[in-house]
Amino acid sequence: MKSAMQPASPDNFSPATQALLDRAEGLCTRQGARLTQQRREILGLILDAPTPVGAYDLLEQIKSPERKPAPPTVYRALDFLLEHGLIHRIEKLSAFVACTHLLHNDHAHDCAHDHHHDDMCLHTAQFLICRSCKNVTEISTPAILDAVRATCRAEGFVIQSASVEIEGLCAACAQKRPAPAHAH
Amino acid sequence: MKSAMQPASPDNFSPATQALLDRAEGLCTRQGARLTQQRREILGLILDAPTPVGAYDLLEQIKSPERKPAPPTVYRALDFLLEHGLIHRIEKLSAFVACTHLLHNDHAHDCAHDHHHDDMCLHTAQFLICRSCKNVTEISTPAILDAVRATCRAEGFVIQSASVEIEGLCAACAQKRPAPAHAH
DNA sequence: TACACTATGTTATATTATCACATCTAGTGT
DNA sequence: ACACTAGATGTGATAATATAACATAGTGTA
Ligand SMILES: [Zn+2]
Ligand SMILES: [Zn+2]
Ligand SMILES: [Zn+2]
Ligand SMILES: [Zn+2]
Repeated sequence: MKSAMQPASPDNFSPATQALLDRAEGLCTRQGARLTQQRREILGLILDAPTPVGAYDLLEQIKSPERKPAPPTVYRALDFLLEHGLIHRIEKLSAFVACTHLLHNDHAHDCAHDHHHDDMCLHTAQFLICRSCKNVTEISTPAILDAVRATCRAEGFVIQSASVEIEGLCAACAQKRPAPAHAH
Repeated sequence: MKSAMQPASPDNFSPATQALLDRAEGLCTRQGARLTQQRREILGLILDAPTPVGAYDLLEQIKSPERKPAPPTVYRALDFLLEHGLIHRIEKLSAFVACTHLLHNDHAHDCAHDHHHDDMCLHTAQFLICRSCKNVTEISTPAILDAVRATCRAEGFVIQSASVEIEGLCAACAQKRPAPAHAH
């Protein structure tokens, strides 16, 4: 137990982020897993980032005068968070985002099923990736997932995970630039 | 000019593969692009591979006593082939497959539309990735694409590319290994 | 030929991710 | 308290994937 003292690392997250982290911790304990300080910090950084974060970005951010962690530290935390459905990896960006599902909604239970977040829900997600502002939005369209499931059923393919990554311009950016000129 | 002589590199592709390469060449010239010997060889290797191929695998394969190409050689060829819709990159595998669409079908025109392979068709694909036998199948399910388009329209998101990667067990492998006991 | 353009070669480096092994820590049972 | 165990972290090296920057060679055209 860590009384009222702050841990060694800063961990200066906003109350809102802290609330999300607490919620994530609850989900972990319910799964018999531990959201350690290290993992908590990584998840907090991902939550606070406006856009997906790369592993080495995180590595830089958790460095301090006292601690100089190496890549495995970050990757191990990321693996944990991925396995427990707290974050997703955006393949096209080699970067990570928090699962909006788990943290903002009521436990991701628009699954309609009862089974709580089994592998089917865990490893399946869909994203809109804006090439202009770099924002990534996790969407949960039943129609897409249903179409995927139907196709696989028809082929006899057993789904273990599925990801949909859609790149383009978000509504805001599409209005600003009608034609995609390459600006910087 | 090197007349009828075989090029320096072996290029020992089967007649079937050669036919596909010729077809790809036709597609390129129609687009005002050149399927050079180098690009042709890379595409041939990808076509002949039973499963997706990594860039460095290709690099090894095109090495010969005379030629020791470097990574950019391969990556430039891959970029060309990607831009012309002859291959796809499987993000989850960091590997490349030939577009079955373009080479096996009749010019990918089950798009139903008339526009011949514009960016919408070009940069959009769906794959079934078997974790057991490593086979990758490109599927073209209108239902999935339609669901994606509908979602984006609703959000005001302008699609530039979309990819769907589904991992699991193909029908053949799923039979061998009984389904992973769906505990409920 | 001279020119512009595309393609390729070459060297170095950037970026992302994992291995292997040592050490530490938290919980468990005695 | 003690030892034990499993999980978590530290550390150094390295693997795997991808690009930058600049030089050279080929290709088509005026
Ligand atoms: Zn999610
Ligand atoms: Zn945007
Ligand atoms: Zn295709
Ligand atoms: Zn299989």
